[in-house]
Amino acid sequence: MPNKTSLATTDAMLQLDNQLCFALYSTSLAMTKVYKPLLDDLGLTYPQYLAMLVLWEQDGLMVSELGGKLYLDSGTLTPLLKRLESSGLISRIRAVEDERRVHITLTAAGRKLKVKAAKIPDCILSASQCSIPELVLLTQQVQALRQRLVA
Amino acid sequence: MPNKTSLATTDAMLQLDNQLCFALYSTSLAMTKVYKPLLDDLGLTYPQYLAMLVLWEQDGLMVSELGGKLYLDSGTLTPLLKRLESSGLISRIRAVEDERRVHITLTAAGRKLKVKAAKIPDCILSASQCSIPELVLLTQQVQALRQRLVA
DNA sequence: ACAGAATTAATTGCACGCAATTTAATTTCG
DNA sequence: CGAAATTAAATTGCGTGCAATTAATTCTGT
Repeated sequence: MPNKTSLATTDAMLQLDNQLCFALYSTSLAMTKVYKPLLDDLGLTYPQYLAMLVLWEQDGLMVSELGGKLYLDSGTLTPLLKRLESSGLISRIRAVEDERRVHITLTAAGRKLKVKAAKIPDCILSASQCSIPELVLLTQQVQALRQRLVA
Repeated sequence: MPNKTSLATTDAMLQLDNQLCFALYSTSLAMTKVYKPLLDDLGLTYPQYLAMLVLWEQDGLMVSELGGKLYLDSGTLTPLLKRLESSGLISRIRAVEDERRVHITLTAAGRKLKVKAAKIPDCILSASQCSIPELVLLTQQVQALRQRLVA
């Protein structure tokens, strides 16, 4: 039978507020809610915005390359990209040299949307009430954790 | 017309890898994937596990109290709690003194599951490859960010 | 050349999240 | 007291995430 100490330890380990996983989960959802009104103006959801961010950096990626950068698979991306296509922001073009592949290309409207999106990071920065160095450090720490988790 | 510097700044601001939001989002999803095999053993999804964590700390909460702790609303919780109920882990009991309220109470099976769940935090700790003080600090920083975002 | 393995996207099914609305019960206030 | 406002949970509809499967194409080894 466990003694008082191990019971207390178990409880402490299970305490919701102590758990990094819940902190990440709830903060990520809170972040999405901060983005919501800004992205509504662009007609994008948050995952769609992430896909556009990647494409604004590097156009013409395959679905699997996009998925590699976003840590998402085709089951998530295919319907998401179809919605971006029907919004007129991207084209999905099957490669002639390898017809298994689908390349995602920005339309003129998709490229133009980057101008409107350029205002967003500042809004998020001010909502987060953090200094830039603080944000950079926290981002690096969270990214480092991610790398250890996917390994 | 923007000069070279402002263009570079805009690009840097939009760079996916620089964005804390994406770091939180992708790391939270990565964390959920680490939990997956552990939670499969308990027959729980990750959000269901979070709800059980709260109830193991404090039984008999109303739906809205549970939602306050998890930052989730009844639109998410009602179907989730119905699944926990049909799994036999909780009971949903409408309060007699105020029939708008539904109190969530653990069943014997629900309380018993805490014993199996007690192994999980250690598994997550080792998967995260972090020292305890490092985890505690990171958790506090992320929680602090969440508080600023929901304010 | 060609059968089998591997790769890429798409599809299917389930469980979230959440905005918006609805339903039902309680409280407030004139 | 009783109508209006408020509150709590449920419902509806849409867009993810993701495991598992399928379909189509390409590669590989003999």
